[in-house]
Amino acid sequence: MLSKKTKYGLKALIYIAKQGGTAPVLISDISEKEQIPKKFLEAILLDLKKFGILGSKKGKGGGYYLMKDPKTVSAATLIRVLDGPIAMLPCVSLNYYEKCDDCPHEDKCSLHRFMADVRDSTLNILQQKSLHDLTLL
Amino acid sequence: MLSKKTKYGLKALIYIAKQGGTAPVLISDISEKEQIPKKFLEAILLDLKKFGILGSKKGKGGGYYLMKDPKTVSAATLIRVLDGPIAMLPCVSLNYYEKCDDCPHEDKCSLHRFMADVRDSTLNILQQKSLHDLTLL
DNA sequence: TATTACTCTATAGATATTATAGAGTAATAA
DNA sequence: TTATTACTCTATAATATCTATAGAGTAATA
Repeated sequence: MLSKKTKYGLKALIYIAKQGGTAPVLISDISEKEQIPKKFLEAILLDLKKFGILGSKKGKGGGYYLMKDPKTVSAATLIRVLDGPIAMLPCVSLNYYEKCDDCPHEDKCSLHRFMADVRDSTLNILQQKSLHDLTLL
Repeated sequence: MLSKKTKYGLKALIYIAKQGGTAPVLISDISEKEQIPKKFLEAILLDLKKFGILGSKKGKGGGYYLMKDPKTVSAATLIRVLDGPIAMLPCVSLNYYEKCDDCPHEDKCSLHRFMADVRDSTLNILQQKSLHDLTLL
């Protein structure tokens, strides 16, 4: 299951993308419309900025805006940034790989091979959809 | 990501299934061969028994054995029992559904519809593979 | 220069995860 | 019958993660 942070983050991104323009969107605006605790949202947006997905502008007329064309940002990227690994096991994660302590030969581990298939199938759909697609759904 | 409990549980089930026969398998045997903390494993197997997947026999010559034909138990079922929901959001879970507090109309929620697609795709592969298939991989 | 709005650090309650200890009970085989 | 084996149950606890809030600070703008 995705964390609430991830769910909030995705909803916020979709909200910002739906505003379409380059005009900054207020945290408090997103917070109210999407029912997200404001302080929690601040932390999440800050995170998204750190990863180069959002930009911000301070002062009157400020807020958060997209740094990239929503058509070029995949759901997979967003979930990785917000939630972490997409794979079900560390030993089949492409971006957060970790070897199992046990399991000397990954190639001979039934679970490893199966979970690699699951990962590919999940990734397939998560990479196809862009942030822009999500605003249309 | 799957919890260690789930990973351990799956490994134990595959181990038991690989023994093939109806002869009970010792906890300590599984624990050693699969490098799973014994006490933790006990709790997991007890859980699997509660859900009717495993049976047990006490006393000398006892241990755990499969209650079902491994060809009839899907990976989806096992992950649900061990780990919980397969869906990424409660509002798209078939077995553990929960309505979002916010979000008055699920049909109009972009995230809801997208995550339903992801769920179907994941479920598709998890339901195809049986415990028996996992022993062959 | 007042106001707005993002930034940063600290904190904390709740929950879940992982793991261990030990007493208890049931079944078996000799 | 009895010793042994092996599962059963309850309690405990150290971590870790998640979720959320508070408040002081800083930068930009009108």
